[in-house]
Amino acid sequence: MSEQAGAVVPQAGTAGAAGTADQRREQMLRAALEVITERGYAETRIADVAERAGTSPALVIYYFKTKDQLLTEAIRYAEDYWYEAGTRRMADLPTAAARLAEIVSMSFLAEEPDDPGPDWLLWLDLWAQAARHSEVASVRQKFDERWRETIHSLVLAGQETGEFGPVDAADFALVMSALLDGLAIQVALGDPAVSARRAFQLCMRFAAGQLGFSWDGSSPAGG
Amino acid sequence: MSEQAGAVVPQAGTAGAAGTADQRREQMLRAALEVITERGYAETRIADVAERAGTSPALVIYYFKTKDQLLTEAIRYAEDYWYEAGTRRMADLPTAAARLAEIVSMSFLAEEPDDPGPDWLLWLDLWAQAARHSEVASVRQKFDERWRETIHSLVLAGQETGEFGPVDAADFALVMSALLDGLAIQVALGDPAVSARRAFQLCMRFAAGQLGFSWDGSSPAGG
Amino acid sequence: MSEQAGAVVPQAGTAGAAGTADQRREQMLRAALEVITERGYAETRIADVAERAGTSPALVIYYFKTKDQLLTEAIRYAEDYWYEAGTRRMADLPTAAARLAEIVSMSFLAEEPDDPGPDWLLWLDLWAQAARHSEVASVRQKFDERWRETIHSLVLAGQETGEFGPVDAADFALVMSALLDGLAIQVALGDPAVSARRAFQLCMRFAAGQLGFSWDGSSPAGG
Amino acid sequence: MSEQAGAVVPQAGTAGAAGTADQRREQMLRAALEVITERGYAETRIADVAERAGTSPALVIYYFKTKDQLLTEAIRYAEDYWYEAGTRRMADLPTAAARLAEIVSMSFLAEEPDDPGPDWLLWLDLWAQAARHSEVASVRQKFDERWRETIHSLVLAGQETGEFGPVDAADFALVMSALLDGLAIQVALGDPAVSARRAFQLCMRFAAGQLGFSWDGSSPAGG
DNA sequence: TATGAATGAGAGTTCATTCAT
DNA sequence: GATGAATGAACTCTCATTCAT
Repeated sequence: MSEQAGAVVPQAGTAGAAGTADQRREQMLRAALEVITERGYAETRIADVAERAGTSPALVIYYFKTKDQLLTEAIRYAEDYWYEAGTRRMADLPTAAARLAEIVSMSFLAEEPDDPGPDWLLWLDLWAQAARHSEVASVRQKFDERWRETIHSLVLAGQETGEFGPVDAADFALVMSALLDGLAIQVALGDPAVSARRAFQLCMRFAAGQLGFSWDGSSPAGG
Repeated sequence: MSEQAGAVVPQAGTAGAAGTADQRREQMLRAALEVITERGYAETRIADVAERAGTSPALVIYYFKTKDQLLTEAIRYAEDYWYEAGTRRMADLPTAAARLAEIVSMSFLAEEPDDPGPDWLLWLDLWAQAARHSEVASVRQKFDERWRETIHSLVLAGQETGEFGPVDAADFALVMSALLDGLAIQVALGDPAVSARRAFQLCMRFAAGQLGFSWDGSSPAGG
Repeated sequence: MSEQAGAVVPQAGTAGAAGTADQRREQMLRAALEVITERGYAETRIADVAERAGTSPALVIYYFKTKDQLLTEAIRYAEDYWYEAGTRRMADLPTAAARLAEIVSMSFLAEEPDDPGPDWLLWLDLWAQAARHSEVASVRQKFDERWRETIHSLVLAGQETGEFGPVDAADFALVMSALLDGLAIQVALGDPAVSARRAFQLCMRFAAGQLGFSWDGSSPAGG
Repeated sequence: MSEQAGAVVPQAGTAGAAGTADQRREQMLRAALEVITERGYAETRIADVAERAGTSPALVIYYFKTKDQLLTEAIRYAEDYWYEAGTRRMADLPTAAARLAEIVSMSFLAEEPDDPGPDWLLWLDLWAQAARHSEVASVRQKFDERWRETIHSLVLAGQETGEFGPVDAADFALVMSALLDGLAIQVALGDPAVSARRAFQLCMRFAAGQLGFSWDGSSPAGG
C-alpha cells in the first residue's frame, strides 16, 4: 500500500515468472481487476486477462474453471483488499474523527501525486453486475455490511469518548456510506460539478454536522 | 403516468399492430429498456429487443442502424421520460417541502400496490456504461445537471417563501442527489438493511434537518 | 459521345425527373454501370444503383425483376454502346489504317483532356463474371465476335485497296484483339511499365509491322 | 510438376490429418484457391474454404485472422507457385527458343490428358480484384514484373547466342506477355474461336516472327 | 503445469426481395 | 408507377471452452 494509496486494483505485471500456484492465481486475479477496470466487466475477455497476466487463455480456465468464477473471485479479491487497506490505514489514528476522515479520504483522494486514486469504476461495474448475478450480489452485500459496520463502530467509539454527539449510529452509517457512494459516482464519471476534493469536503462537513465534531476543512494528507 | 408511477421503463408490449414509424421506434425503445433492465446493458441482444417488440432483428437495425445507437437512444428516451414525469408530478404541489417529498418519493416508492417502482437497475447499468462510453456519459451528465438544477431551484423557491432556512442551495442539491443515488443503489440491489421506505425516510429526515422544515414522517401518497 | 470519347459508361445523373419508363430503365442501367465500374460487379448493391439513379431499391427490382437481370442488361447495354461508338467513330475515316488507328486509340486514349478514357475496369469485371455466369459469358462472346469481325473486315478492306499486305485476316484480328485486351489490363490496373500512350504505340507498331503499312507514330487525335 | 503441368492451384484434399500448423495453413490456402477458381473471388465464403479443407470456419479465421487476409495470401501463394513452376520447367532446356516455347506452352496447354491446364480463371478474378483492392494490386504487379523480367532476360540470352535477332527485348517482353494474357482470356472463357492449341500457335508464330527464329509449329510436349 | 489448436454456439449486420399502400 | 417497411437467409467474426500433447 505504500505506493498506491487506496487503489482497489493492485498491480499485475510485477510478478515475473509465476512461482507457486497461489501466486499464479493472484497474478491472474490482479490482471482480471485491471482489465475489468479498463474495459468493464462485460467487455472483459479471458484472452485479455491471460495476456495481461502473461499466460494463455487455456491456463486461466485451468485455474478458474470458468470465466464467471474468475470474475467473481476477482471481485471478492478486490473487496477484501480494499477492506483490509481501510482497516490498516485507520489502525493507528488517535481520534474517531481522524479515522472517519481517513475513510472519507480513502474514498476520494489519491495519497501521492501520481496515484490514480481509488478505482470506483470497478464499483460501478460491480453494482451493475450484482443486479443480475446473485453470486456477485452476495459478495457485494457482505462487503457493504462490513463497511457500514466499520462506520457504525467507529461512531460508537467516538460517542464513548465524547468526541461525537448522540446520533443513531446505524442510521448515520447507512446515510454516510450512501453519500460516499453517491458522490463517488459523480467523481468516478468525471462530472465537472464534483471534484474529488469537493466530494471529500461535502462528506466531512456532513459528518461534522451530524456527529457534532468540529472540522477545520483540511484533508488528512495535508494538515 | 396514472398507472405506472415513477417507472423509468414504460411498457412495450401494449402497442399492437405497429402503426406509424414513430410508434414503431418508440415501441422498440421501450422494448430495449425492458430488456436492458432485465438482462443488463451488455447482455442485451438485438434479437431480444426484436422479440420483445414483436419484430425481427433486421427491422431493429433498419430503424436504428446499429445496436449502439439503439441502446443509446433508449437511454436518452428513459431519461427524458423520467425527467418529464418528475416535473409533471411536482407541478401542482403547493409547498416546496411537498415538492421535495414528491421527488424523494418518486425515487423510491411505488405509487400503487402493483407498481414495480422506479427502475434503478437501469441506472446502475447506465453508470457502468457511462464510464467507458462517451455518448452515454454525456447523456448521463446532462440528465444529472438537469436533476440537480431542479432541486436547486426548488430550494431557492422554498427559501423565498420562508419555508426553508439559509443553506447553500447548490451544495444541498449536490449532496441530496448523491444521497438519493447512494441509497437507491442499496434499494435497487435489495439490500435487506435498506427498504424503500427506510431510504425515503432517511432522505426526508436529512432534508428536513438541513433545510429546517418540519416533517411528520409521512410519505406523500399516504398522508 | 461528343464530350466523353470512348467511355464505356455514359452518365447517369443527367436524366432529371425520369420521364418514360424506357428512360427510367436506361437511367438505371447507366447508374448500374457507374457503380459496377466504381465498386466492382460483385460489390454492386441494388441500393447503390438505386441511390445513383435517384430512386428506391424497390423500383429497381420492379423494373428488372432481379439483381442478376439488372447487371446482365447493364453489361449488354455497355457493350452495345461501346460497339456503336466504335463504328460511328470509324465511319468517316478515309483509309483502313486510319480506321485501325481509331480503334486502337479508342481502347487506350482519352479524346479530350478531362475525359477519363475507356473504362476497362468494367471489362475486367466482366471477364471474371463471364467465367461462372453463362448469361454474361454469352453476351461477352457475342461482343468479342463482333469486335473481331470488325477488325477482320477492316483488314480485308485494306487489302483490297492495297493498303495492307497479304496476311491471314482472321488470325490478325484474333491476335490484334488479344493484344488490345492484354495491354488494356496493364493500363487499366495502372501498371507503371505501361502507360496508355505506350500501349497505343506498341499496338500500332505491331499492326504496321504485320499489315505492312507505314505509320509515323502519331495518334489520330494529334496528327 | 510431373503430375500437374502448369496448374495454378495445387490440390487441397490430399493432405490428410493436418500435421504441422504450416501444413494446415497451406492446406487452407490450396482450398481457398480451389474455391476461388470455382466460385470466384467475391463469391468465396469462408465456410466453403473450411469445408474444402475439412475444418471449421472458426479455424480458418484462427489461422488467417480475416477473410481478406486469407484470400490475399492465397493469391500470393498461387503466384509464387506458378512462377516457381515456370522457372523450374525452363531450367534444363537447351535453347532460348525452347524455353520460350515452354513458357507459352505452360500458359495454354495441359501436359497430360487429365490435366485441367492452367487456371486462368483465377487470373481473371485476380485482375478484377486488383482494380479495387490495393493489396491484391501490388501482388499482381510484382508478379507481372517478375514475369516480364523472365521473358526479357530470356530474349537477351537468345540474342547473345545468336538465336534471336536484334529486337528491343523490353518491348517484346511487354507485348508478348500482353498477348499471352489476351489470348488466355479467350481460352479461359472457352471462346470457340480460340482453342488452347490455336492460342499456343499464334503466340509462337508471333514470337518466331519478331525474334527471327524458325519454328516448326510443334508444341514442346509433342515434338 | 502449460499451451496451441480446434470448435460450436452465437452475435451483429447486410441485402435481395416482397408487400401494403 | 413508386416507395417505405418488413423480413429471412446468409455471412463474417468472436469467444468461452475443450483437448491433445
